[in-house]
Amino acid sequence: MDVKTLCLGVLTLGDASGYEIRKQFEEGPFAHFFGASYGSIYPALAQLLNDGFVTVTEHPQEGKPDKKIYRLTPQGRDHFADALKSVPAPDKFRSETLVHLFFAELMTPEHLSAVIDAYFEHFRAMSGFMKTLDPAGIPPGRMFVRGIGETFYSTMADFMETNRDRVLADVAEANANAPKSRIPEAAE
Amino acid sequence: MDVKTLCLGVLTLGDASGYEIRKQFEEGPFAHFFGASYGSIYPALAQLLNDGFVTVTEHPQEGKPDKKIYRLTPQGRDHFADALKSVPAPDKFRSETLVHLFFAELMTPEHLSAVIDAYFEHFRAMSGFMKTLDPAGIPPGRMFVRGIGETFYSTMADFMETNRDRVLADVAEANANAPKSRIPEAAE
DNA sequence: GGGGCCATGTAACCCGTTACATGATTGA
DNA sequence: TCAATCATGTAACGGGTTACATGGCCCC
Repeated sequence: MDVKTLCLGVLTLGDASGYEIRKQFEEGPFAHFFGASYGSIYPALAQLLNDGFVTVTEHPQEGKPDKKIYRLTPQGRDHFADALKSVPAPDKFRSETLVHLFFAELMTPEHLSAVIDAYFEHFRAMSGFMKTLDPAGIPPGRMFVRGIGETFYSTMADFMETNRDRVLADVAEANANAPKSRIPEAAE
Repeated sequence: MDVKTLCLGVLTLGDASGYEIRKQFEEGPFAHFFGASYGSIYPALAQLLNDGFVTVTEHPQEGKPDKKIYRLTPQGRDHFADALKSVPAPDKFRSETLVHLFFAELMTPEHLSAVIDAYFEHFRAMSGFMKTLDPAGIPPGRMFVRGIGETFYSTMADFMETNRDRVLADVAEANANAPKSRIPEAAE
């Protein structure tokens, strides 16, 4: 699923400008499971216009470029509905924090604890934020996704909190028992 | 963190060929939080060799290209340890399934349930797989990451299982109450 | 005064994936 | 017989990010 299709999806929720769409990908609900920046959104919108999937209305403004509000056409809506008929591609997850943690024994204790604490703090903040969200008027699909997010963030925060001290101790102990660097001796 | 650095990390666990490294990214532990294919691994290895971070030993084979076993040099190890001193970049997560679910009301009930069931099944399988893993000899950092994975997969599987029927019903009801397509009427 | 937000857009670049090229061996 | 696994590597392509270009307004 590319940015073009996703823009269509965002426009399903209401008319918007490129700037506003980007905010959806940065602060809005999509930020949690998708990303897109200006460099991909503006060209995508231009193409969608060309494809007849959206229309524009220019709202003149002073001191700023004219605001261009995009609106979905019926064809655009159909096209998006068609895209939803596909089998979704597998999730993609990439975490530098987890590679750090995977190699915890190669890190200094200070940095290791800092990384874990930052990870915890991130999840805690996200989990807290989710709880502030008002469920009023949110359709069931969106509420389901929200529930997934809430569960995910709070579970991760809990995990970090309850395991933090133990890992730190275990890593320290492991390093005490097997000091110095050990260049792997592979079976020849 | 790029593929080059990650290869260094994999070689920390023992000597390996490009082919074996890729397997780590496809089936091994890294598959869960990082990805890399031949097209990025082989060039990365060539560069690493050039940088003096690894050495190669060619093992002639019949019928196949010579197997090239890469080994970390002390500089390579240092370079990797240095990389771990950085502040890890935020996690990147991209889920087409969640965008599908977000727009559940635009999907057919059949496809929606199929998508949810496939998602559940994926998490269930992953969670089950994690439980088969032997903890013997695994250092604490890796065990911590494994714990995160186990927790994540089982939590997600549980969530899907317990909420599946309710969402399906809620979405169906929402669509019954607000039938037909509604082109968004934005405030002008 | 300075930083941040509003607002659009382009161009260069980067990193990685996909597909291709080659080919033997093993197991279903 | 056909698919998969082993095994290395390249080239084309693609999609998205970063940085640049422009500039006024508003709040601290």
